[in-house]
Amino acid sequence: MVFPTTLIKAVKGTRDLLPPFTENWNAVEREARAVFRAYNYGEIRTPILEETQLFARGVGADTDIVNKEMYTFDDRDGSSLTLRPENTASVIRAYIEHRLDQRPGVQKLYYIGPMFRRERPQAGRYRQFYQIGAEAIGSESPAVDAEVIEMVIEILGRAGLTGFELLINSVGDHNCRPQYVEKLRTALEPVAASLCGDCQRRAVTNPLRVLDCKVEADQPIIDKLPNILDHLCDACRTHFDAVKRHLDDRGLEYTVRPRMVRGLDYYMRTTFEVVHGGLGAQNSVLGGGRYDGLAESLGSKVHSPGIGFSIGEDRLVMSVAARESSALDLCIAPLGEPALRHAALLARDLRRGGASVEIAEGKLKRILELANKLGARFTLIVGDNEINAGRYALKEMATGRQEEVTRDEIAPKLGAARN
RNA sequence: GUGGGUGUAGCUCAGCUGGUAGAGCGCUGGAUUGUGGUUCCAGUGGCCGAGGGUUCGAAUCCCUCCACCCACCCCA
Repeated sequence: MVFPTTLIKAVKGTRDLLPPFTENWNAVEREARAVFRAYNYGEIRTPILEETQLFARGVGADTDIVNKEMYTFDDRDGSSLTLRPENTASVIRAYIEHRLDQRPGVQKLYYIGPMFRRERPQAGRYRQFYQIGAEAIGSESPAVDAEVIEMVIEILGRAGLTGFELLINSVGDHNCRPQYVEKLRTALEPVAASLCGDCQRRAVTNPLRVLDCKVEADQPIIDKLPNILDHLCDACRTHFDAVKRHLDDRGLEYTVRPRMVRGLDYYMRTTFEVVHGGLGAQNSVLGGGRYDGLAESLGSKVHSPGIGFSIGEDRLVMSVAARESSALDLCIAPLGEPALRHAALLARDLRRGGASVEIAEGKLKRILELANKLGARFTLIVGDNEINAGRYALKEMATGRQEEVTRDEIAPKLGAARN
C-alpha cells in the first residue's frame, strides 16, 4: 500500500482492541459486574477529564504520576485539565460533590474504564490502559477491608485467573507513618552509600521506595532496615490485626509483605496487591488500599474514610485463557436478487429471535466457502425453488448433512444444535 | 527520561562474507450447471522503516533519524 501522506497510526502506548479478542474483555467485565452486583456495588461513571488540581491534591503532588506521567493540557480558557491517571480521586470528588455521604449506608461504587499515563510503554503497560475498580466509602471497619479483598479475589477467580498471590501490608496512618519514615531515613544515612545508585537517590527523595528495590546486592542491607509493622501505632496495629483475622475467617490465603509500598500518597493502613507470573516485569494485576484522609484533602468537611482497589484490566485479560469466540449460527445463501430480498426478511426475523445470522451474496460455492471460514454452524440455501416450495435447504456445516425445512422450523433447528 | 533489541508481502519469517527479493500461511480465481472443509493448478501481493553516505552496483557495509518491542525509573 502506498499512501500519499504519512500513514496515521494509533498514538504511542495506545492500541486497538479487535474482534474476536474483545470477547475476552467483555467476558472479564461481565464477570466483574456480576460480582459487584452480588456485593451491592453500583456503577459510577466519572468524566475522563478532570481539573489537574484534583490529581495533584489527591494522588500527591510529589509523586511521579503527577510530576511526569500525566496527560495535562491547557483548555481554551486557560484552565489546566488532565486525562485521569487513576479513578479514585474522581470518585471521591463525585462523592463529595453529590453529597453521597448523606445516602444511607456505606457507599459502594465500581467503575470500568480507560485511564491515561504518559509512560514509556512496555509489556502490560500502556498509555491508555483500562481499570476495573471499586471503592467502599464511609467506613473504617476492618471487616469492610476484608470484604473488599474477598470481592476482588472473587472477580479474579470468576474471570478465570489462577496461580496468583495476594499480598497485604499496613502502611500506617498520619500518626505513625511520618515517624516511621523518619526512622527509616535515619537508618538509611549510614548505609546509603553502599546501596545502588537508584536507592541512594530514593534514600533522600522517597525512603519508602528503597524497600521496593530489586537489586540483589542491596537486599541484606534492606532486610536490616526498620520494619513498618513494628512501628504501627496502636490504632493501626489493632486495625491490621482485625483485617487479617477477617481474612482468616474467610479462608483467604495471603502473604504479609511489610516491604510492599504504594505509589500513591493517599494510602493509609491497609494496602494490598495481587501478583501473577507470566506478565513480564509487570507482575502486578491489581493494587488497592485504604485512604481515610483523601476526602478531607480534597476539601470535604465530612470525614469519609474509604478503601478501594483497581484491577489492571489489560493485564488480567492477558493472563486469562482466551475464550472461544461465539460461533455464527447461520449463514444465508440467497441465489439471485428476488432470493436476496426474501432472505433479508428471513434474516431479520431470525435475528429478532436471538440468532446470529449473516447473509452472503455471490455464487453458492463462494458462500459455502465463506460460511466455512466464518465458522457458521448452518447454511440456509434460498433459491427460487425454495421460495416457491416454501421449503429451504438447511445444511449443517460440521457434518455436511442437509435437510429440507419450512420457515418455522429454522429457528428451532438453530437453537437445538446450539449446545 | 535512560539502556538494549528489532524493522523485508496482510501475518510469521528466510535472504551467509554487497549483484536492484523468496518461502509458508492468508487473500483471489480455476478443476463446466445450485454445495464448503482435504487436494491440485494459477494469480495477487514488497520504494526491503525513512533520509544520507561508500560503491560500477546496497535489503546486505557506514552515519543520522523514526517506529515498534523489552527492560530501567515509576507503577495497576
